[in-house]
Amino acid sequence: MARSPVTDSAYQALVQELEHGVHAPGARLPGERDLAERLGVSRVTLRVALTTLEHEGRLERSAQRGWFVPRQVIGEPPSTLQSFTEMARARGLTPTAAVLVQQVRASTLDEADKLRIAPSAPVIQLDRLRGMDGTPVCVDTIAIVLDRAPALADADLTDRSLYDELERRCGVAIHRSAYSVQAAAADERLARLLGVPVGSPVLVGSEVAYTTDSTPILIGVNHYRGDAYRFEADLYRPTSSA
Amino acid sequence: MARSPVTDSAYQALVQELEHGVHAPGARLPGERDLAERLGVSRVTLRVALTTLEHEGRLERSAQRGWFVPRQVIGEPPSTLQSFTEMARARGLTPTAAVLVQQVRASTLDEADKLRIAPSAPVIQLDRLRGMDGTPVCVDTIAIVLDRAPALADADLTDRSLYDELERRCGVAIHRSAYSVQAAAADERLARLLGVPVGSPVLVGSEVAYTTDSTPILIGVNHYRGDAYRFEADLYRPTSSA
DNA sequence: GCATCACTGGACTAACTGGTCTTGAACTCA
DNA sequence: TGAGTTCAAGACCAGTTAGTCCAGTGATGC
Repeated sequence: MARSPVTDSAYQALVQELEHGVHAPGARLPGERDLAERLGVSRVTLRVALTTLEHEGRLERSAQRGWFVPRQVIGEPPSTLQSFTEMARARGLTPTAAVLVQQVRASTLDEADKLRIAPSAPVIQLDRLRGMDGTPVCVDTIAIVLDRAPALADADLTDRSLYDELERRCGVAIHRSAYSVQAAAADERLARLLGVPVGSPVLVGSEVAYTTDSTPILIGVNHYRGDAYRFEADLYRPTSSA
Repeated sequence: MARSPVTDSAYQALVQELEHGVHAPGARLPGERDLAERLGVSRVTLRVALTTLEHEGRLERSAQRGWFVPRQVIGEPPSTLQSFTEMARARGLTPTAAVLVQQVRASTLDEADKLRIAPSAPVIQLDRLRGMDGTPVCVDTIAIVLDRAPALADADLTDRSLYDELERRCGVAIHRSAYSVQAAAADERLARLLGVPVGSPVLVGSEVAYTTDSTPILIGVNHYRGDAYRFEADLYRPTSSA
């Protein structure tokens, strides 16, 4: 991969050292100046070789600190809020979304409370059947505060990511979601939509999503096929406190 | 807000912990020297990150005493890792735990992988039936790395909090847990233990728990009655910087 | 009430790091 | 010959580190 002969020899020498375990995983390499001298090349040349190794994932750079040998056990997946669409794409599947209901209606007392709006203030009701690669996986029931996302009232949300559209059309970015999940049995309607027997286990996720400034923007309930979805999160234990 | 990469990573790590409620409001953070070591940065760098957080009002400094989390937090309680015992007590119920199985055995390949130990290295297998106020609620199946908690091999864990005993007897504090939940149907054994019909929905939680230094210490699978448990978490959406 | 002592953040230094840029020597090739 | 490329050498910069020393805090024991 290295271009010129000198660069290549430096590259090869480094590969040698790495493969022979001269540098332990996680360890810092000697400074560029030392390395360059030891390999008999200039720093510029050395850096080309190092950069190549970085692109190959065999080294990691950290500015003002040094070059590090990657640990073979890489970090744990952070607990992040992933939209259905992102989740599907991360798995290499095609997300779909069929709109079942999309209308503006008055909010219920409970919704108004959670969304911090006036009771019966208008919300967009959005029910969708979500699928991956054509297989129905989830039924979403969402209520969005109309005032905070007016452009969504009559947008076509078929096969689209709600989070994306929220950001693109309304400039609203979701930052945090209070999520709770529960196991339940599929009722008749749900069973029909998801294509499972009545009484099958489903994972019911309830969410209240907030923007960066902690304004609640939507509440949603997701009914996932029990065998098609797993909810993942990192939980931190508080330090012993009062 | 932090400019340089290392400072920024320290800053982000601290924000993570704060948002996840690792440090309770009003609580003192670990000393700068400890924190710096845990985050893998120097004290000077750490202090830059801490100062940024102070300017943002997310931390308060007190010279010669330490760093404190401001009390005025208004938002919803963050999602924290709560042991079954803590959860029950928070609800004013009495937690119970009947030991079904407690033995040392060789780890499976999968377990060894997740726990970062040698395959067939010894683990403590611990199965318990958890209840609240006498009602069975959950069946726990846990594998603990024997080497990291030897005192637990023959401890009596009836009606006791595993997390507490881990800390008290082994000096091992759980700091983070990678949790995943899904819905399933109760098989015959589970149904009998939980006192529900076969096929009832159960919430299956799988956990890998880590200590402060990111060493995995145990993996556990919890089977909750679907109608008796709800899993709650706050999810954060990664800042759309990258 | 007092002295002690471990620990805390505060402040500062010297050395080192990679990032960037400039200059010039050595070489290749039309 | 002359243009273009490769590489070496060096200087400078801002970020980072390890270390030292200090003064204030708070718990302990007398």
